[in-house]
Amino acid sequence: MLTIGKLGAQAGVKVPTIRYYEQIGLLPEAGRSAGNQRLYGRKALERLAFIRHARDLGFTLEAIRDLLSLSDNPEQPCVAADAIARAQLAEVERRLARLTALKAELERMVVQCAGGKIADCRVIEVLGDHSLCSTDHRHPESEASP
Amino acid sequence: MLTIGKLGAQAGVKVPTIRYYEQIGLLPEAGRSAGNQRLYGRKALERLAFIRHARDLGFTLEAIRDLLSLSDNPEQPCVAADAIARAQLAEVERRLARLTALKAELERMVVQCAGGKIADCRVIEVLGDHSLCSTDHRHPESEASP
DNA sequence: CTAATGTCTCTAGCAACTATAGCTTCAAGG
DNA sequence: CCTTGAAGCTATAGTTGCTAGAGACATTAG
Repeated sequence: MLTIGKLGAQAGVKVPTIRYYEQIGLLPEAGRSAGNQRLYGRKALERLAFIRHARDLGFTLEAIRDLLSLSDNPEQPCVAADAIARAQLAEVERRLARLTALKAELERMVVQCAGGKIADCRVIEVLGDHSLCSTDHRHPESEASP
Repeated sequence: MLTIGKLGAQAGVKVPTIRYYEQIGLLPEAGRSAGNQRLYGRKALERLAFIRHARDLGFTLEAIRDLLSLSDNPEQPCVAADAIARAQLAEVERRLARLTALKAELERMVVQCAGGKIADCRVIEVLGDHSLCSTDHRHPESEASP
């Protein structure tokens, strides 16, 4: 039996994250020791590793919830899982396209910056005027921050 | 003079977002009409367009705050702005690399799904076992959700 | 003049965690 | 056996960048 700390170390997931997953119902409520500490077995480790891996591949927790409920019913057909994966692939491709355009634009900005005064800075200038851009990297409904 | 709605329409930013930017100090407090409605001039429009454009390019609000304070002091040298842009470029490149790996992995998963039962589904299987992966798309601190 | 639209403030919510505070429990060393 | 320090517990609040809702006032078109 693993304590929450060992489980986290083995799966590569932080302790508070595990408790969070339990809270939102992605992990079942863990059994407790005499002193009220959570204890986990092999099944919990597998489930957590599954979640971790899917998160690494960019699946949302909602998608993971669906995938888990699929894998909990192994007799059902596989199309649903396939559809989730395909949707995720499409999303990744969209973001890839967008990031590629952003990269080109940022490179242009950075290269053109001559290192003088702010008043002449291409970075500031380009940010202030979209028409100086070569690609139309506009508003494809949000695709930003880390 | 523009009302907040017109300003938003011209800059391509939603009205609550403008109020939010004011609240967190990215935009100065707007002057008010007799009836307490915000009124904006050309400068506010330019500033908001700047923010919008930088957001489109993936800069965080913190980075934008810095860029704005730089652009408010046009006599200063340009290195700081250049550094922020380069950092953003580096970030975009990191995410691009990661997404490219994810795409390859997802394609492998999807292609191998034979459309049978969940029990044999590659999607589920691969998610449950990272060693089935070809690339090491692991934990480069978070690269997920839309 | 009224009705519709726009704006105001304030609060709460989203994802997916992360951090803090103030406890209790556990494992190891002396 | 006892103490000490790490690890665990709960509960709450914070993060980023908005978005949505409620309920009240302002403005404008017909």
